[in-house]
Amino acid sequence: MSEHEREVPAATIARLPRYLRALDELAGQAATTASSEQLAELAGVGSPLLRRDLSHLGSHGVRGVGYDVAQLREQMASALGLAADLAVLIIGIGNLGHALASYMAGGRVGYRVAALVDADPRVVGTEVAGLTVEDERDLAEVVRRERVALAVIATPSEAAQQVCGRLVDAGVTGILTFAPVALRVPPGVGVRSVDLASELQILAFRVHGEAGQGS
Amino acid sequence: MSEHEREVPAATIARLPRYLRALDELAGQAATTASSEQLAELAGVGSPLLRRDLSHLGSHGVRGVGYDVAQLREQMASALGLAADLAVLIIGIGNLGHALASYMAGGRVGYRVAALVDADPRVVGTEVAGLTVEDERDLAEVVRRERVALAVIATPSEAAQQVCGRLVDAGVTGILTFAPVALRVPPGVGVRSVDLASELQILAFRVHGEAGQGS
DNA sequence: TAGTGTGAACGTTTTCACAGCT
DNA sequence: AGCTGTGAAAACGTTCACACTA
Repeated sequence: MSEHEREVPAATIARLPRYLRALDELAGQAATTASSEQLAELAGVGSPLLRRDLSHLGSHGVRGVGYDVAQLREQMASALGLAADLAVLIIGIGNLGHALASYMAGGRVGYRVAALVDADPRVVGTEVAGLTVEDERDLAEVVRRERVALAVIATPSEAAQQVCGRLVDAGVTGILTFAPVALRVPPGVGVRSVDLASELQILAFRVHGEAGQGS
Repeated sequence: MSEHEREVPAATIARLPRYLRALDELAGQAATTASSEQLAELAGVGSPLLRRDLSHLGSHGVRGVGYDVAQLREQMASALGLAADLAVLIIGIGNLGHALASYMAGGRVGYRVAALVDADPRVVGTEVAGLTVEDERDLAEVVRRERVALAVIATPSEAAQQVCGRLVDAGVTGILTFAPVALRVPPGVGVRSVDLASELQILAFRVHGEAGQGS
């Protein structure tokens, strides 16, 4: 019994959500079957890449026909672990955190916004997106109570590393941060970072010295 | 005269903003010089990678000493084209667009939020982050007036492709989208996409089947 | 016929290791 | 003595092209 059942490349995993959305769109159009070409088109990738990605999931399409939309959707959702319906906590309910709470509460699958937390006494106790903002000092307790697996950091940069450490200590294993600092986490904890300023700067690069294509 | 002056790899460009921030942090601590090790630590990358990246910019550190913080910062800012102070337009002033406007108006270098645009008559005319929201039908005019180079799409998904096309037609060459759809753009236009739901799904992946490290 | 699954080629990105400069 | 800059190698990711199959 070898231990390397699934060795799905990180780059592939990062594309699965797009494929999933493409499948949802096709399902909404009452399509029962789809070719790699169609799916790739919707997902914005080349069809060989999509086929390669699906093959990593041990996919079984039908040659000459394509993939069964419903079945593939199921398979992908399970690969992504969406059945779990993970509890997500948002910490830092300022402008951005507030918007994220509303935006995400609007019911995508695979997770649910379970708690909101802030350090500002003026914010604590207010209601946002149907949830009452709790005190940041109770962070560990909230994480335990809601069995929080994923956290979104929308605090000021200065607080991010401190908050991150406390989240990890409390048992959170996935962190999405909007603070523009490199977070230090122990192995076993996933971090993804979204940095608006950086994204614009990267876009700016191509502007000043002529352009090319970009993703 | 060969035309290939700078052939900076895309992966390197994507890291420059992080380096720039690391430099700013060091500058704030009154450091005049920094080693690749220190910079790499702050930026959250390995030091060989940082050195390689800087070498693509034709960097000149001092052996045995390190890099001059102020000079490198200057060099990097100019490589990124931050001097230009590009005009950014945000389209779609809902929850998210509103937050982005406030968040970004707070003065990072390299760009400035020059205009806000929305399709909803109830939003048009309101003031957000010191700017009056303009009518989406005047999009092309606004782009011309403010010489908009970069646009942020925060509209509903359904509107994104349509809006994207109009932005490109109006002359925008860089687009940052929050809508979870693959945008089609002509060559020469850069697109970067930030998708909150996807990020969480990607994080969820490692949760259900044990973990590893992740960036 | 139409479309998957994949070996092999390719290109890119990262790491290693160390020569060379100050 | 210390740290940069970079050749050479390894790892990774993508594309190509086509054998195979329903």
